[in-house]
Amino acid sequence: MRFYMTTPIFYVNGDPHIGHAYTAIAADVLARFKRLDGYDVHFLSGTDEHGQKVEKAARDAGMAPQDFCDAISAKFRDMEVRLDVSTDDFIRTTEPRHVHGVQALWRRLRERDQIYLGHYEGWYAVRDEDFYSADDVTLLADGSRVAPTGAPVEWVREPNFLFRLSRWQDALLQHYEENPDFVGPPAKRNEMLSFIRGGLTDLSVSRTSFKWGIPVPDEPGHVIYVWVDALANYITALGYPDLCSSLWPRWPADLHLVGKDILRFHAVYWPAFLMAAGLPVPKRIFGHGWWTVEGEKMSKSVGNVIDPLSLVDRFGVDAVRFFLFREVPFGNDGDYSERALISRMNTELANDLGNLCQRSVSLIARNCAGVLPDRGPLTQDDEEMLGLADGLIGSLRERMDRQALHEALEEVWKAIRAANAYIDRQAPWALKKTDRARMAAVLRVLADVIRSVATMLSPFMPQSMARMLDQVGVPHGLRSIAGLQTPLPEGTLLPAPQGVFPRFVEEAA
RNA sequence: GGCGGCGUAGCUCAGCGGUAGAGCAGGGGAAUCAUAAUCCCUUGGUCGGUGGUUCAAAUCCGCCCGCCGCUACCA
Repeated sequence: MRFYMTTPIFYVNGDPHIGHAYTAIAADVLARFKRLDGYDVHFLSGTDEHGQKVEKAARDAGMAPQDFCDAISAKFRDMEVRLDVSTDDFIRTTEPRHVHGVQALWRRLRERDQIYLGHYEGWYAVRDEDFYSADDVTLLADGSRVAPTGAPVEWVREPNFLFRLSRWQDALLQHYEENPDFVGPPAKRNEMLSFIRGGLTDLSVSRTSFKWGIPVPDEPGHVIYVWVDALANYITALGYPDLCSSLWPRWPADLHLVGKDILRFHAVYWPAFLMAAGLPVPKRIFGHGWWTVEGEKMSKSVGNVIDPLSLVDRFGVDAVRFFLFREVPFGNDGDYSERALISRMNTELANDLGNLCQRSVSLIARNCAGVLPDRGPLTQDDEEMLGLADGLIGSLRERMDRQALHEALEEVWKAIRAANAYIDRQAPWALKKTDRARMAAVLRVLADVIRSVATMLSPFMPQSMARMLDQVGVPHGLRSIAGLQTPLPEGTLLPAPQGVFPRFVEEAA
């Protein structure tokens, strides 16, 4: 069972912010879940380093483009490392393997008459690296013109190679029809469909106005348009055009995870490029939402851009990872606020989960000499509690396959709340005076439930859940979904209880 | 302008034809194993408005209002 999934490659015109962290962590949670479930996962991330904006940013920074890219790309890689994002490969579009692959893809498209030489003129925004129709351009009072995105535009006329996107309209519609899960969430799929139905025009795929890009083969002066370059990373990282490479059998990708702003490129242009090249298209593309900060749109000018690393320094990596998917339905936009984050940490991590583990493990330490008790005869209450924990496996699989990360967490939390109710009902602290055998049996049920919960949560919070699994004595070889079928060894000596999620107390100002 | 989504308890949302639900917040109680954590009970909504279909409508249909997304055009 193979699973190939990707993050977008991040554009290196600025430092990483919480939006990048969100995509990367979401992809990581999904990748880790698939690994936990026994899949042979290949998880790709990377940086997108070409284009006029980068060329300009480098010039502004007084650096050579490549040096500039090296510096920013390193920041993205560092961010992923610090966020425990477990990529298997990190591709940069300035790497020879990518440049070579993109040129091969270009040649193939030309050979198949999918690209032709024409010319393009129109309002061009350097910042967006995109052309806009005259209708979309607004004339400002000072005589300058801007795109709907607010980016300044200039009139540009240049010879261009065009991709015959218009030819692929019907094939795309058919593909959407035959693959209802091709794009998620469903609302976004509808938007993509209506965009395609609205008619596709050929797409400009080269530029002559700047140099920082992959040269069009045999056409001096032309550089390959950013999206052909960028999207191709998903196959060049697998060795394209070498279809005998060891990684190539992983194509097509099982999942491209992207932000909603670049969904169209992935859900329309990319499949069209692939079809035109005679290659299979990805199985699924999911577009997630955006974060606002304390109710406001994040922007450099407002100065409210959240640096994920400072968040991690303050709250810890797992609390941040948890918050991002617990707070907001994945696919919707969300709002970050410090209060909400602290509230989730204290209410759900410390009180509900951390305290459940702590109270259970402490009772075992004190009353069972720190040895994991054996199962006793199961009462109906025990059966129901254990059944709820076991049911997590199927229910999370289904939800993770829909990228419903928030629903997955809610399912786990139902089990955690049920476990807190169970321990109160059974009151092992009272049983210790009346029926020590029953007390031990109850504590074993709790340990098993905590084991299930911690296992299922480990893709979300790898470090904390590893510590929690230590607390209930789960051997490393059993830390997987398959491993849950094997009972914990009898007589396991548990380590001294140690809190996993301390309450977060704000420092006095 | 077209297509689509949303509007349900103070907050975030689930329900999508059969007498209004969850979490958080608020109130009361229990317990004291535990990170003053937990558990139980509870206050609270004319389900945006309005017509209609139906024995029965948050739930289906029409219209209106308000947000939002995608897209187009006039100019």
